[in-house]
Amino acid sequence: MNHRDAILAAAAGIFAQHGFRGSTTRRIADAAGVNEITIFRQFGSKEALIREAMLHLTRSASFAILPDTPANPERELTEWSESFIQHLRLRSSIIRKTMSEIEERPEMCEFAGEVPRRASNDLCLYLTALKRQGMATEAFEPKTAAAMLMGSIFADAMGRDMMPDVFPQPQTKAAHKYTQLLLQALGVENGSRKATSKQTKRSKQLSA
Amino acid sequence: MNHRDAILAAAAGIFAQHGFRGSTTRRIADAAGVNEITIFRQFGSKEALIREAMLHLTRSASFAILPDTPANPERELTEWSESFIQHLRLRSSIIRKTMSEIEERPEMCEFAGEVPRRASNDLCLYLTALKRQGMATEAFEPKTAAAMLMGSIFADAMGRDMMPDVFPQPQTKAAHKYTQLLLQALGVENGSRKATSKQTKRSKQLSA
DNA sequence: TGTGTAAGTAAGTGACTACTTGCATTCTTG
DNA sequence: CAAGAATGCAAGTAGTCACTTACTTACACA
Repeated sequence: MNHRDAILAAAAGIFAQHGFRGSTTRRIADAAGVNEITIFRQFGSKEALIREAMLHLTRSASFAILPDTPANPERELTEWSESFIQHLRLRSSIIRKTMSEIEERPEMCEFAGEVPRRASNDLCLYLTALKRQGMATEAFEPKTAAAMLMGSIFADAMGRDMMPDVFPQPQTKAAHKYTQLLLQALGVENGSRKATSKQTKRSKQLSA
Repeated sequence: MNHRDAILAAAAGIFAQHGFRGSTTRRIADAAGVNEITIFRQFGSKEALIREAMLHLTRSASFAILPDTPANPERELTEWSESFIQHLRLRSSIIRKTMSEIEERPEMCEFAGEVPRRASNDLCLYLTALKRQGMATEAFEPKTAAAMLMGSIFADAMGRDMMPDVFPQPQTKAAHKYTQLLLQALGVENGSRKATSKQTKRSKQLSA
C-alpha cells in the first residue's frame, strides 16, 4: 500500500474515532505506520490532510440507483433503502463527527453534504415519476415523502447503537419496514401486495 | 445570576459550539465572566463540570404530552411533533456534539438518550391506543411508525441548516407535513380530513 | 556512478491544556 | 463587627499540540 493512501486511510479512521481535535498528527502517523514528518511533507498541514481524506471518502461513496421509470416500487425502493442504510451505518462514526464540526469547520460539511443531497434528489425524482404514472392513489409532496424515508433511515443508522430499543427489530428489516410504511402512505400497490386485503398486508408485515 | 449557574450555562454553550475537547476551562470561565480557578473549586474538574451541565440540561427537557386516549389524532400528533421538533432544533448543536462523543465518552450519551427514549415510548403508546381503538384502517407496527415520525423530525432538526433544499418548505410546516403523511400511512381520519375526498386533503396540505 | 526524491531520526519551538499553590480581597451571615 | 466562605490574582507545573529545522538514509534512474 502506498504511503500516501495509508496516511489517508489512517486519517479517516482516526477522525471517525476521535473527531478533528482528537486526530493528532502523532496518532495518524502511528496508525499509518509512518513517521509524523511524512504527513507534513505530503499534505502540508493537519487540516489539509483531513480535508483530503474526507474528499477521498465522499468520492468513493455510491449506492443503489433508482430506475427512471418505476416498475416495481416496493422492490426498487426497498433495494435503494437498504443500500442507503448500509452506506450510512458503515460510516455512522465519521458522519457523526463530521456533523458535529458544522460550527467550527463549515466548509468540511459543505461537500460532505453532497452525498445525501444527491440521494435526496434521486429519491425525489423517483417519487415524482411514481406520482406522474398514477401509481400512487394518495396525494403527497415528493419532497416531504423523500425527507421522511431518508430521515427515518438516517436516524436509524445514527441512533440504533445508542438506543436499540427505540427502533424496529430486527435491524436487517428496518429499511424494508420504513419503505413499506411510506408506500402505504402514498397508496402504492404492487404485485406482492393487495391493497384491498388488509389481512394480506398484516400477515406479510408480521412475517417479514 | 448565581456563579454556579452562570458556569453551568456557559459550559453548555461552549460545549455546543466546540465539543468536549474544544471546551477549554479558559473559554468557559471567560464566557461565564468568572475566574478559571472558580470552576475547579466549584466542580473539581472539567469532566465533572461538563457532566453536571449536561445533567442540568436533560432535567429541564420537556415537550407536549400525548393524551392516553386519542381524540383528534391529527391535532394531537401535530402538536406533539411541533413541540418535539422545536425542542430538537433549539438543541441541535449540543445534540450533534453529544452524539459525536459516543466513542470516547459513552456514559455521557447514556443519560442524554433518556429524552428521546421517553419520547419514543410516549409516541408508541399513543399509536398503540390509536390502533386498539380502531382509528387506523391500515395495519402497522407502532414501533416502526413511531421510529419513522421521530426519525423524520430528528433528521430535519439536525440537517436542515446544512442542506435546506433537502427538506420540505416552509420549515414551520415540516412537522405538520410529516405527521400528516404518517397518519395517511396508518389510514387515520379525523374531523378535518375526509378520507374519500383527496381534493380536500390536497388543498389542505397545500394551504397549510 | 552520480543525482534527485521520498523517507527517517533527533531535537526543539511556541502556544495551549488541565490543574495547583499561596495569598489577598470581597461577601455573607451570625 | 467578626468569622468563615467564596472569589480573584499571579505564578507555575507538567504535559500535549502542530509544526520546523538540520541532518541522514534508501532507492530509482540516467
